[in-house]
Amino acid sequence: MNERTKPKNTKQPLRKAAYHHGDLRAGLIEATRRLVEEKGPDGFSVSDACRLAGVSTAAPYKHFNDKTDMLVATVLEGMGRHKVNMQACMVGLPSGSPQRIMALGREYVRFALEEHGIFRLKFGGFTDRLDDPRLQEAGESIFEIVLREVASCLGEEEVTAEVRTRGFMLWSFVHGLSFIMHDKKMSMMGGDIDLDTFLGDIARRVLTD
Amino acid sequence: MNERTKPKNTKQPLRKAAYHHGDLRAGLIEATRRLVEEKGPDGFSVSDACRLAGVSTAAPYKHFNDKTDMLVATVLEGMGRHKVNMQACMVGLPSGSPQRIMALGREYVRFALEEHGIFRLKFGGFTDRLDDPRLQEAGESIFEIVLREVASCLGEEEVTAEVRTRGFMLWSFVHGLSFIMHDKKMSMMGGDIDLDTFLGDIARRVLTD
DNA sequence: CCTTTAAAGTTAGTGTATCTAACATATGTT
DNA sequence: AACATATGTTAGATACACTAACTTTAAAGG
Repeated sequence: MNERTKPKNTKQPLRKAAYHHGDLRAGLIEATRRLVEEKGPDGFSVSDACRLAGVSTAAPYKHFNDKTDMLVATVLEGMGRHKVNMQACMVGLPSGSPQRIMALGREYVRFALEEHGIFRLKFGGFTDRLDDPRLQEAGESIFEIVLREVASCLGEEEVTAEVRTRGFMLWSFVHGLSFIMHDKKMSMMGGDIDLDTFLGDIARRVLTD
Repeated sequence: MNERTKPKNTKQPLRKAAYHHGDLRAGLIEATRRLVEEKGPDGFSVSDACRLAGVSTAAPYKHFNDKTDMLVATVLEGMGRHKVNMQACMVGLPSGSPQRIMALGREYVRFALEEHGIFRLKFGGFTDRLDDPRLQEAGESIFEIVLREVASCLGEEEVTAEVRTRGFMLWSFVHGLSFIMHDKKMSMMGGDIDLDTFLGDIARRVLTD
């Protein structure tokens, strides 16, 4: 089993009890992550995060401008892990092989399902701040991992226009699949089809021709 | 141009001023729709809807259980129009032709972009109530429109397992595309590719073999 | 090592949101 | 006309986001 970056759900109290917390910023991000996962992006409150981190409700504002800023920071942390996982899931697989593409797809879906709170937070959790350059950069940086693999799989040296198109197709598909799967609508398919078969089918259709 | 169901943005005040509103339930749904479109699902407040509808902040609770119930009702109204549009967008196109599939895809994306508030509300606007049978039924009923066309396009009489798989692929793809396009990430493709070409390419890849 | 300064907490308070309770007014039935 | 019910109101309880003013701790310089 590949070692992937997990959010550590270790200790409950989440802090030491001292006037200064040590790293409250990180503590609040972790609290936010947990709560968003538990109650969803709606239903999250700064107050809850404070209770979980064991600080007063005014404390966050020394580290974040407002609630949305806190959510953005939490999304960025999640995307960081997501990126690491996307890279890690391919190690050992022969370069230029479709298996690497499939591994990426599997990992994308896994993250979307397993950390669905963060996933939803990223895509539609807040309406303002969508233009935050840190978010855009994080997204593109992950997409580039896919593009490199697609290029390599198509036998291209660089990321050509064709590579971008195919990569975009794959991303759209896997992204949509992630959303739909979570709403249990996989049952619409009859339920007898397995994810790997499905991903393989898609990779073949998009990468050939 | 096909007559499609539009949300009517006619008069500003949205009501007459009388103790009894006439149809406050519909009025609140319309107000909610507008506000969700304007400020996003986050950023929507019942109070705002009341102000827009011109009633007191307690009035909604005679028609809806709570805020989420109001949002669900608004989503259902939107999905109703979405369904009508999906059916309307195919009229005149030869039955069993891929053009009908493409029309469906175009219409799906159009709705997702043009009524992006409702779209996002449906997919991740609220964490509880995801199991509301009305939502599930509305979703399936729209998916069945797609399935019928896919069957017809593949020359099948009924909705076979194969038809479900292909339909599911198409839906995943178009759904993901809708999300990604809104975040302007279409620019990732170089920007020179047009939606119709893209949809056609996808339809071909998914429906052949 | 002591003093000063800035960082990172606190409590208290404001304004607004959701939702409930008690009350008021219209509507429709007999 | 009288009554019941549907549909609105005002007033208030509780919770949340955020700010201001104060306090404690850590860090830096002489």
